[in-house]
Amino acid sequence: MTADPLSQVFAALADPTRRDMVARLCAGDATVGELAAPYDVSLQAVSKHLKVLEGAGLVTRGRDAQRRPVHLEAEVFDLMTKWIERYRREAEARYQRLDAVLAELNDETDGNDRSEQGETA
Amino acid sequence: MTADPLSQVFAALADPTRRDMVARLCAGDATVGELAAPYDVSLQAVSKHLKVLEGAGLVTRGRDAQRRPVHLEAEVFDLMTKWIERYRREAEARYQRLDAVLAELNDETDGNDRSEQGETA
DNA sequence: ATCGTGTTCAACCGATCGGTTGAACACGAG
DNA sequence: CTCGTGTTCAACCGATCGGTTGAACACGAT
Repeated sequence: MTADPLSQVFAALADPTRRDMVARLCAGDATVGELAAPYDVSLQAVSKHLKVLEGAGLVTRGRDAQRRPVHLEAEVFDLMTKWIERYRREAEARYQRLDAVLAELNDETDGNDRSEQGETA
Repeated sequence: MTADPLSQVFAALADPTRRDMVARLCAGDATVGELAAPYDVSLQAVSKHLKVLEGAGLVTRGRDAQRRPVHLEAEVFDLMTKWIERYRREAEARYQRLDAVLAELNDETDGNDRSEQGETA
């Protein structure tokens, strides 16, 4: 049930409604009712979505009388960004290395290429 | 069936096995068999995972005799990065604005609501 | 033509997902 | 206290997911 954090964040954002909620929470905190307004679904459904976002650490809930204002947490984004950037850069680097290799094949002078790659489980 | 691209990418990466495949594909193209080796699951399961990644545009398949080498596409990462960065920055900006707001504190008028929303399928 | 390897298709299974409805809880207002 | 609003819990439903197995297809080698 408790999936790894990265999976939870990705899964949470895999839903358009949830992504839109995050987008709107950027403008400021909101209550369940306020968040639910635009999406003709039940409040319970929105509450469930929030639980997913909360589980992923993307939002936190406050307390204001009987209201539970929802607050966006920017921190968790970094987790994703780190993962993405790491592999995107590597992939791009490899891609560019390809040009170098091709150029080298053309020149056919000498070989001083060190291709390293990191593998982490 | 055809969800929006962003949802597909996020969903594809929400699975640890699929994320690991992407990580390993950074080192270079691979066949289904090679990819499957570390994960004691059936080749068919890996093939399914690949189909999800392909559907999300994260990988493409080549052709080499009876083999179908898998190639990582770095481009799609940008789609995510853009989305993430946009809202992360906004959220952080808002967070820092909080100090200013607290200092000012009595004239909180709202004015701008920048939230794009599209499909509410 | 036959065999073997690599890959995919198809049907099925249990678990989870996004949604519903109905009842309950929390708490301020009258 | 009672009422009303905001929110959550619980049970249920159809669809999708990640996995399986078994059969089929694609193509090189013999």
